[in-house]
Amino acid sequence: MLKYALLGFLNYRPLTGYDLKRIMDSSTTNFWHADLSQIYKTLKTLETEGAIVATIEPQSERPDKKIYTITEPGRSVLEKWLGTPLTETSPLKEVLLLKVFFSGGSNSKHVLTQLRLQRELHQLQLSKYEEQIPIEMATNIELMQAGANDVLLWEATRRAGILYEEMYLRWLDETIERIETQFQERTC
Amino acid sequence: MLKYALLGFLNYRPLTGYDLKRIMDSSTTNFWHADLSQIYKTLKTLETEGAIVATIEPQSERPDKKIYTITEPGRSVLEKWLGTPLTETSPLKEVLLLKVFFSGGSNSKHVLTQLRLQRELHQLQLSKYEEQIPIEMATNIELMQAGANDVLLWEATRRAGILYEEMYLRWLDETIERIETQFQERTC
DNA sequence: TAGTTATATCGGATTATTCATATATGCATT
DNA sequence: AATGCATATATGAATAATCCGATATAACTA
Repeated sequence: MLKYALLGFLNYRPLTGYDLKRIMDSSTTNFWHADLSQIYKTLKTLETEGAIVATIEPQSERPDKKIYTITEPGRSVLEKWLGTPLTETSPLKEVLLLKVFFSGGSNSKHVLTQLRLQRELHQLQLSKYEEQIPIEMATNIELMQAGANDVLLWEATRRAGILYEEMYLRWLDETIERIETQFQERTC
Repeated sequence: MLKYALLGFLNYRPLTGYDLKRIMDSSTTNFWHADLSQIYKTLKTLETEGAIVATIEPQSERPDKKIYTITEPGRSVLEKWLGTPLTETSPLKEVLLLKVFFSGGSNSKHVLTQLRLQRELHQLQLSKYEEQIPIEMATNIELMQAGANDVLLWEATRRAGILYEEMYLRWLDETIERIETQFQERTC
């Protein structure tokens, strides 16, 4: 899947692996993130597949830059992926829910600690969406020379993040309260 | 992470790999799922680590059953994991959002198709939560001999799924509408 | 009688993820 | 002056997850 993300970015302009990491960190991280070494590996695969080509720009002081450009075959790979509808929903992997699920026996008190901590983290995440991201997005708009369509869709993904965090906080509050009242009943 | 899920189930009672798959499919799938071969591989790792032991139950007609039982070291591995709070939120991987993000250029019409299809899928998912899962949960409660604490927490994870699906549907409706109006403005 | 579902386990190949390493600059802090 | 930390750039190794399928057999269904 990462390969399509990389092609998606390279479809706007040529970039290095390092660039891609930075741009992902300021745009798609909240619904798709990747490690640097993973990006480099995927770029190598894409190169051998002929979807991108590398130009080496020698630098005296730093490691040489490898600038990747999307090819015509690469463009059609991307187009094909974009045009193929998903027949399933993206599966979730939520560690917190796993923990909650298995905390019935012994660790009933620990759950509350965990939930309260996650509440803080999600609160933080939500405020990030509201402050930091618009600025980053402005940078990206310039960098990628985005049009009205791009901006609309990018905003839609940001909105998804906000709704997700709000939903999560609501669930946390609800759950914390329920657990607290059950515990009070128990000790009475 | 899967190893903790498996330990979590085996903490209730001894089970085979096949059992584990079925129980996961009727309880944690929506926030943690795994493939059968992955389960078998993880069980093997857990066995070499000494967290579980296998008893082979010969069967004449079928392949022999390998029943796994959690050990004392295994129990403390699980306890330790449950007691260690998460310092981060679980990262999301949402393919649909990736597609939306990169559909600005050419495929602006395809996006709507994709969003409408996902709407159907999530609608289905939501109705599953409301009908099927309570029955499955009742089976699990019996099977795992769950107490009041277990049930409360299991319900909490189910509730998370419902809220998630409702949120997703709201986002889809909102986004579909926004894109539609932008397209109408464009063609006028 | 052919096809599907259920029971039961495992191997191999491919991808993904995390952690560590290399190298060189500049900036801030002690 | 020395130390550490952030920036810039890339790669390797180890572990984890996923996908695809092989192997058995029995029972049910079309």
